[in-house]
Amino acid sequence: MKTTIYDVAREANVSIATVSKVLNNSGRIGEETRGKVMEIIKKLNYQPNKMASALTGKQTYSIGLLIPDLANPFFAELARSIEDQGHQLGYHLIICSTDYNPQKEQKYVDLLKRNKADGIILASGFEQSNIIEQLINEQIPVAVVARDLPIPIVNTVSNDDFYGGYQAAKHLIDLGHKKIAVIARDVWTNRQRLDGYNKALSDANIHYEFPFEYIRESTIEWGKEMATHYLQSADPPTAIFACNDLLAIGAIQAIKEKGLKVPDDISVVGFDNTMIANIADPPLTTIAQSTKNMGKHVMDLINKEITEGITDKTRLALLPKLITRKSTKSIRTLS
Amino acid sequence: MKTTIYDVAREANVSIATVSKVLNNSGRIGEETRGKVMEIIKKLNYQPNKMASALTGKQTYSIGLLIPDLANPFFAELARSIEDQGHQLGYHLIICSTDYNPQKEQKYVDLLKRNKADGIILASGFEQSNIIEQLINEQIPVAVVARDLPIPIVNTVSNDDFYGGYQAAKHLIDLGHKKIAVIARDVWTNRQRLDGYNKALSDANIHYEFPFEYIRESTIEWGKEMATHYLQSADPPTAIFACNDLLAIGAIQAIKEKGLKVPDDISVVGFDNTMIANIADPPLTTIAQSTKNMGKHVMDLINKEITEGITDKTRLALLPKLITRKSTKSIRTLS
DNA sequence: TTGAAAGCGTTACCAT
DNA sequence: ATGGTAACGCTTTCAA
Repeated sequence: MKTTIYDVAREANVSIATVSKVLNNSGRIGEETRGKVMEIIKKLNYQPNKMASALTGKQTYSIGLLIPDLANPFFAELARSIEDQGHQLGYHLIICSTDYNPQKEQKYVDLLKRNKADGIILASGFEQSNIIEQLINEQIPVAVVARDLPIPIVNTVSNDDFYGGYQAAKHLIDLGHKKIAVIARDVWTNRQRLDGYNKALSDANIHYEFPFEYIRESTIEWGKEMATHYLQSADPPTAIFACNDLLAIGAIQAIKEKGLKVPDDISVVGFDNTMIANIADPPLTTIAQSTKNMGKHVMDLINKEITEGITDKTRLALLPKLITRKSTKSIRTLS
Repeated sequence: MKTTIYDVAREANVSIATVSKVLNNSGRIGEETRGKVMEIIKKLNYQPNKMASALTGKQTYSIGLLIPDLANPFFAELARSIEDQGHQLGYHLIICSTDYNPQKEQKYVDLLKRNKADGIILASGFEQSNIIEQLINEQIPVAVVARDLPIPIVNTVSNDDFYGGYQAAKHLIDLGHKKIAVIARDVWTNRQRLDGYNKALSDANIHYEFPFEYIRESTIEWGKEMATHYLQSADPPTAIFACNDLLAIGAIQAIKEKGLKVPDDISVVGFDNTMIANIADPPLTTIAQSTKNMGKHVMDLINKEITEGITDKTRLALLPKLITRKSTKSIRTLS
């Protein structure tokens, strides 16, 4: 049936210990023996049972990835880059979409514990969830990505959201805008972005009080709704900073429906630089987070913790980059 | 350290056999004992080691999912729906992006074998790859999704691509178009769609010979390039049927750059109805594949094969649906 | 350089 | 109704 280490050993006239050694090239093995064993392995197309080796205390080489939603382009891209770097290092990914639901988070964390994942990468996580402390207590390597944490108790790779918000606002200010509205959902990253935005405004001595309120979900629909709301206000903005590309697209739709043009009448800046930024019409000026780099770094960090044990935590904030496309323009001056 | 079944047994003053039985509620266990054991399990927050139980011949409850690219919205949506149904049934997913690369495919299949995945779902696969036969030989449950196979040797859930192509063409024909170009990459599904398209044309007695050639990749860029090419031809089309949404968006961009308008001058139909169809400007008329249903069905099928053993293969072709948005319009008549 | 045997955490069979 | 124990496939220590 399934070929095991015993089959190989028998066929090669050696003990299973020897086979194990050539498999892991540990211990000292004669060239000749090694050759023979290798040959039989090839011949039998033997695939060592990882369950068994994991049982003896070796790694499982599986990493759990908790993300809010695999169907969200940003997270899909991020997952892809983590996957790639993981495979590079010999790991495979068990991906779980949590929908920002703490119950699901806990359920999946338990699943990953039972399956002895070598580590867990959190790209999701409720604000108040105690998942992280729990994992740390149980000495399970964790890393957080795309979501900065106020507390440096785990390895973290995130975007410098403050700087991202700053850049977005700065770009618009440089174009002459003073009335810049914001669309955002109330999560940690967005609060950082808002801080950056506020800093840029105050640096430029601008005081625009728009009727800001957080939205419930980061979808096109909410972007549209909120933008519509802003446009109807007494003192409407000349620019909108949306905290992700989806929201920005919703805003553009709202503006168009109102009979106005982007960027001629109103400028829009998004965030993330997902594929859809290119698809939007006009193509979206946005703040690019490098999912590639984030994925690579977070995988490297968790791998380090897995192989070298608990070490000092590093906290990496990648600098986002303004990508200027066609949705922003200097403010219309009286002509 | 890690709490095992022994810890639970000791704490509860029973044997590990008993603990095992309450865990799997197999055998006969007294109510009282069961209660006590359960209590200890809770108290110790015991998570059974799945590696160990897999080793004894039980399922691993992991399913491998091979897809071309997790960062592609269509596949990300599909993966998400498979994930959901999988979790429903107690499985978790090991996702591997193959980039349509046969070497990676083989590498990941080996990985999944070593990790004793209960089954493998193929959403990817080279035309000539022998992966499927290989898996069948080794009695590993396989299912294929989003990619019809000419041979009914495995469970398959796919889109009725012929019908999809037919509908797309029919829709355009009904709008009065006769010169309908196609943009497609040369893969099985697209050949089916082309057949459907041809059928619709011949049913309507239309004979439009456009300078068709397959493209290399299904990206916006290729869509744009091919559309540009068509537009420059001597007898340009009045409508374009692109075999996925990305290509359609590329086509729209090309048309706009040429100074023409969609749908006034040229109509465009896409395929997939991914999120981006809604984002396009104008919103894309497209053929919807239900990733939700596909995911659910394929997961159900593989689960059936895993639990009930090899059975008759079923081959499900889901009917795609035309979603009419704003990128198509009846052909301009001389006024 | 090689092999025997203990052990990893479960499950399942057979006793009791 | 409960417990003892072999077996699962591998790694690793210790002897030879």
